[in-house]
Amino acid sequence: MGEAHLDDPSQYLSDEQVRQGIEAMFFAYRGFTRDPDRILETLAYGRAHHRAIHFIARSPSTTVNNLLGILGVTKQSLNRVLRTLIADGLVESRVGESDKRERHLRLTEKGARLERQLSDAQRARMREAYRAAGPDAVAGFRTVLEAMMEPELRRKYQRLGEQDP
Amino acid sequence: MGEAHLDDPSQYLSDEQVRQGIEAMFFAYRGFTRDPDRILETLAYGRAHHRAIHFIARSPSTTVNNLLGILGVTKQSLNRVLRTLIADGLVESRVGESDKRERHLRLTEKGARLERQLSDAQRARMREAYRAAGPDAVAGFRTVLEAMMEPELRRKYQRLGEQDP
DNA sequence: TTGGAATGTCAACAAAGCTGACATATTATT
DNA sequence: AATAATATGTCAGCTTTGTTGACATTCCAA
Repeated sequence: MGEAHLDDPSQYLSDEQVRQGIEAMFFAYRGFTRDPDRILETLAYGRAHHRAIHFIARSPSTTVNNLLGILGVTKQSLNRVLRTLIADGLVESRVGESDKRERHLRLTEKGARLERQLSDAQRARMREAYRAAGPDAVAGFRTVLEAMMEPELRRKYQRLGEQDP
Repeated sequence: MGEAHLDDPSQYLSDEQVRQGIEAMFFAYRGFTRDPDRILETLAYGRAHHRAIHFIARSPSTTVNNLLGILGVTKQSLNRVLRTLIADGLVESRVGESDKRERHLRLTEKGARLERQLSDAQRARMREAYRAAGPDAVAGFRTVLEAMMEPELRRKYQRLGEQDP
């Protein structure tokens, strides 16, 4: 009764279907951040610290400016986070060799340990979701997410994926 | 050269593939909120207002408590948002008929207009992403997102989807 | 009639974003 | 050599949105 849309692929662009996708993003994002949030809470860090740690781990020796472009925040906001991470010995900042204005960031051993802990927790949930959904669903998931990104961020995202395959 | 993983479905659970999915969620969520954020900015509202408006529109006559369960914030935080929305004439709060402790929330005509404006903007991007990705990808997208949700939120999400198909 | 549930509100605080202004190196350009 | 532009850091102040804790009101239900 009135549920033909569930099996009718021609309806997948209907307002109702799109709206359900919007709600799915909202609810899924909560699950996405939950496990690392729990760990961060015990350390007096927040999501902003997690993001910085993640992308420094991902692109070792990245500069502050590059990180700003990926995170999409102001330098003041990022600086506050980096300052605490450096003070706590999780991140190391080195003056650039060719261009001495730049600071190159990398995780210390301690920072790498926390990164692994956060990453393991977040990946565990993701992997379980992937496993439950299967490879075809995962491919579709990635395709739709890429299509949702701003073009500029999509390029950055793709560059990250290429650098260590 | 070292890109076999791209075509090898048995690799879809590898750390690297899962990590790319994590980054895809991060970047896509920015695109997801961008268009409504732009509109809200001009009105001195934020994402919290959008979320309240969205779910009140979705479940007219919902109670404050029900909304709290969906949004996952404290009543104090929600109350601050609702107060401004009520003061600005976007939301109406009615004492419950059977249980007079409850407040039932609904959008006013003005609130419904803003909801449509926000919703249209957000759906436009989603629909374009859906269209570009195709129905199979969209099905996979939804499957993976559902698998990522906390079970309790997944139930709430599914109930929302069923109520007006 | 009393306990607990649903709601509202006050105060205080924190995380994490923002703008604007300014300082300091360093590099690039003219 | 002088000047402009870049990369970074920092200070101050503001906003949004979350948090706790305390307390009052209303009212359902045992």
